[in-house]
Amino acid sequence: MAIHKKEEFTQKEQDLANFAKAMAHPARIAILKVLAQRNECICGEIVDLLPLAQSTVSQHLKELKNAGLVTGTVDGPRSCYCINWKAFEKFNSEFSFLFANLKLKNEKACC
Amino acid sequence: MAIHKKEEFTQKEQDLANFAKAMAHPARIAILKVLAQRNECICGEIVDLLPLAQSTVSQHLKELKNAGLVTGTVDGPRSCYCINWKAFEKFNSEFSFLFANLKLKNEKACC
DNA sequence: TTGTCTTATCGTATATTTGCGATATAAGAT
DNA sequence: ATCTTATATCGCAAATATACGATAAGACAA
Repeated sequence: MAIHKKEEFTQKEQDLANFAKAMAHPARIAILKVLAQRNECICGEIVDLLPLAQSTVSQHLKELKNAGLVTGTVDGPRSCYCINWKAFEKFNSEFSFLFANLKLKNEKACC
Repeated sequence: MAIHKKEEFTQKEQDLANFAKAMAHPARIAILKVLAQRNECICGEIVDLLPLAQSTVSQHLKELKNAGLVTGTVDGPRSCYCINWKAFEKFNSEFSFLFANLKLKNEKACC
């Protein structure tokens, strides 16, 4: 890839793509699921629930954090993560805005 | 990466991740936007609207098709793409199912 | 047939992601 | 101070993704 051209698209397109990228791995989906099911901070535990090494899980958490999908605080020797619902709502609304003008003609499959 | 471990997660997790991966590039978001705005088959045109080479656009379309997000038919010397709304609805419902049990306590941000 | 137009595929270069072990860091316990 | 525990970060290897030019394939026109 000589140059990547991602920056040639609109900011909203890039934002949506970044959000999607953060969700584009089953491990991260699984992590979000765990965080979602218990609506509270989770410190360790996640590593035990996934078939991945601790360093790998930490990396996935970092990506989710960078994407803004989870928040995290350091609490002594432990870290504490939970879902950033605001970000999910923002994504949801942008997503539906993107396709807003077609919900009506939803059934018109042409090919 | 010695081995990828994606297959160690549940099918739903993999499906959601694959859907997200298909949307994880601004070019593909832009393509979907074009397909969505005109609710009909689009043949060429897409290449003209994107800052990418024809072969690159074709590749992105292929990925969207593989992910099931668009359908395509060959129509003589042209190809015809449009959005697969069914797939989007399926994703939407799985996505909201994933987070269903938290909509209530949405505001409980703990960290 | 030959040329033209449109789209797909191939080959290749480079960038990014994924994963792990090893190591660092930071707080609390002994 | 030293040990333990929990988590983050570094460094590396392998896999994937991104992008493009060149080329192939397929339909139609001349």
